[in-house]
Amino acid sequence: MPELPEVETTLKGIEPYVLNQTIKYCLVKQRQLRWLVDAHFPQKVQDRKVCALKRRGKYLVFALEHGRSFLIHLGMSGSLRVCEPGLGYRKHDHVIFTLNSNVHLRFHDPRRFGSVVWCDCAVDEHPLIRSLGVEPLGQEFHGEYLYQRARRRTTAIKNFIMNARVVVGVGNIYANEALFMAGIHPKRPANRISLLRMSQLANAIQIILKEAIAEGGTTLKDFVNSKNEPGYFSQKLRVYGKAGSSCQECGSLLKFLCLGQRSTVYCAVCQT
DNA sequence: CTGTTAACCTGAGTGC
DNA sequence: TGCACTCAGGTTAACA
Repeated sequence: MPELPEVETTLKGIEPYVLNQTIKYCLVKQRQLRWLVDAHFPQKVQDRKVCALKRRGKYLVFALEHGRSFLIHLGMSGSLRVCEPGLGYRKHDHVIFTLNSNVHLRFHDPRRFGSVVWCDCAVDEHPLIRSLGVEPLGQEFHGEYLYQRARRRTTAIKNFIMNARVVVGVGNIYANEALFMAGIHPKRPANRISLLRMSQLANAIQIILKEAIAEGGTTLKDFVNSKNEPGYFSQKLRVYGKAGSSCQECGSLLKFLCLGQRSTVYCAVCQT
């Protein structure tokens, strides 16, 4: 579920409950996530106050007192919920934080592609963070940046913009949507796109992501308390999951292909 | 260095 | 009901 807008929605949802709270207790029910959870993770976070909550790419960064921090990544199926301690655990509640305010923050992740990682160094130096590319909504992300990074890169543009070493946070749904908006064929080699079209692509990525954030993401509108209510952006999808139906611009049938093992939908007329 | 593929997991949905 | 199969929002390691 989580691409950048979903992670941002999660952050905003849990922030009021987590910020400036001390972690009273931490319970790890399942260590085997994407990375094995540090055996001493609970004692490392215990009695530490959460001073700041940030996002870097799709990682949530919990900054603690004394310059320490930990990371949570939601993977494909992860979510974070705030609830009363008395509420029964669900099957895939893997890590539970009891806060000073006596509420629970629970990390739930059926597929266990997510991660909960203690960070022993400065966050920016951490191996999972160090080599990440620019933030798509930041100042450094623009057509010129994409164009320069794409020199001598023959890989398909869709793979290129989904590469977190280039730009973070662009997952499969929004890559499909942005390429449609920019009128670029997903398989076009990255080094065969003009500066002008790269600028259109950078703009499209920013527009799509901002729109999705404003709508609370595509999935799970309310990450904090709830039920799996769809984010309203799902109603605005133009191509993702719509192979075989007609293009809203030209009416021809949207096509499907597999690119980098990910489903790809595009309009063969509008996208070249 | 670049590019591609397999792998990590569970659950929902489909067809027989 | 049950079984076999496909697919799903991510990322890295290991290869050529």
